[in-house]
Amino acid sequence: MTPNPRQLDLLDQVRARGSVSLETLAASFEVTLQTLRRDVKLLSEAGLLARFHGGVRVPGSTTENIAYRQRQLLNEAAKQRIARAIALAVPEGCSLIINIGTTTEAIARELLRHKGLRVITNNLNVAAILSDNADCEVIVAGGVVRSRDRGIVGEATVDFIRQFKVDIGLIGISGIEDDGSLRDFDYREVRVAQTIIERSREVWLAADHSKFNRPAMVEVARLSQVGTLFTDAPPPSPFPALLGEAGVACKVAA
Amino acid sequence: MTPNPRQLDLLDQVRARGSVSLETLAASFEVTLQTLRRDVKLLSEAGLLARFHGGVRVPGSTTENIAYRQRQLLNEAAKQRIARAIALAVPEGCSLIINIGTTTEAIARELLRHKGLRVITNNLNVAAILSDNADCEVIVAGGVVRSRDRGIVGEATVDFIRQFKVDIGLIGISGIEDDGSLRDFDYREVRVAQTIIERSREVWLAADHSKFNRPAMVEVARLSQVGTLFTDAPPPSPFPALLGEAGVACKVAA
DNA sequence: ATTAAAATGTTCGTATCTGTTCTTATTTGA
DNA sequence: TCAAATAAGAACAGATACGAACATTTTAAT
Repeated sequence: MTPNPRQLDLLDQVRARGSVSLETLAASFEVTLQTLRRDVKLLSEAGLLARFHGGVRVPGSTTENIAYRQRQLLNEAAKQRIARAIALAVPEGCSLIINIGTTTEAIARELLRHKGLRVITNNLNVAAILSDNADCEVIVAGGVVRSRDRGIVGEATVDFIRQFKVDIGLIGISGIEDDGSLRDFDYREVRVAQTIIERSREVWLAADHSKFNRPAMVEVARLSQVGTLFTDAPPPSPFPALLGEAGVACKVAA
Repeated sequence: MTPNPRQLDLLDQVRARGSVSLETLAASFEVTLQTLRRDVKLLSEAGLLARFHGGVRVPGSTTENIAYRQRQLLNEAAKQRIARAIALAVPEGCSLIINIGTTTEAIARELLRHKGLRVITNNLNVAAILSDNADCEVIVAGGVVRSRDRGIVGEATVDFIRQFKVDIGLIGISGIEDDGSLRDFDYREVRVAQTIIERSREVWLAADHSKFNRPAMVEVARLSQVGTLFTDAPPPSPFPALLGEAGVACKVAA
């Protein structure tokens, strides 16, 4: 994208004033609202502006944070059902690695009453939630904190996790494609997820129904590396066949 | 959903004042209560606010360690003054290590508007607070999470921190004794604090007046290892002399 | 000069936001 | 415990903002 002078001016104005109404901007550039909306659409899709009903604002982590919290609410009931099913299947006293994701945070909440767990995570929220469980040893991986979702990623994180070997690796992902690949958006998080898979005797995948056929850029792993898939609705075709071939057990939470 | 400026303002007001009634907020924004309730509903569902009958307050997990929260309120004004003084002294764009403690959390809050910081911490709360600053690289040390205060301690933490060397090490402690020793209660945290001192070009100590002559078990360091002491009231005798001997600058926050 | 492509303006159906009114919960004091 | 007072929430209506489709103008290249 190459912004034109007006769009650059627009960014300046917004940055100078924090937030501006579209009306004001349209008047200041002497264009119609519709034209201005097109500019705003481009700039906000590029992440240079955050928009709200009636105007725009400089993007900030508060807004990103809210976006994440909203995502957390998406399919909340489904996530909680999956989380509960997983918590039921996790035996007391075992060791786990839990990665980034809104579903895995729900799992952490369901694990608050388990006894004698040892949990390793690269998710600050999971660590904070589980630190309330006095009978759970929480180990947080070191590394750079991503402000969007408070995930910890990077080379240092991978090295840290490599020190361990646990009973169960719990991973959440962005999408499962019909070629049997598990995918995510951020390659740094993918590196972490791969390490988790490598260091777990058993891999459990948490994915609600919206994840099937959802495209995402980077390949995390193949379905065949997964032991059990926890989901909230029977997977659509051709996934049942794929799961069968790959030897993945599938548990659908009622 | 994308939050509008009023909703962000609302968050600021609540964060600044701890808790506010809906009436007050509605009056301050000149909207009806109903509109305000809609904002509050969204923000609290996103976990950014906690509401009670008649108003809202900053969120905090109810299962959270209450003793620790109470300690956090202890000498709160003093801590905030110290925190502000330290934040003023921290130059933009520098690298820091921040350790465990309620004072250091206050410092983190005061650093939210700094630009270009690189912060390493073994405190989950500090990491969570600073991850809201989009212009700050937060690195969290790996290790075992202590549920009492969400501090990260242990051998792995020490090893992790040893990788770095930063401009300023910010440490808070439990007590300063009149033999010139800095002391704390948990030897594991002491090991971390010692490593921080070792890996910092300059050491700043944050300690409110209650810390002078307060006994604690484990020796962290000697006063002579400290560059600057930030406190809220002139230290009692014999500390002025001790500080002078040890070559420690002392800044009293008004 | 001609033409294609891009940018802008116009119109209109849809979605979102806000205030009003009324009913249902919750708190508080007797 | 009950009743009055206050807060919360649901439902509706009016105002405003949004986005899509199409028409028009401007720009750029041949």
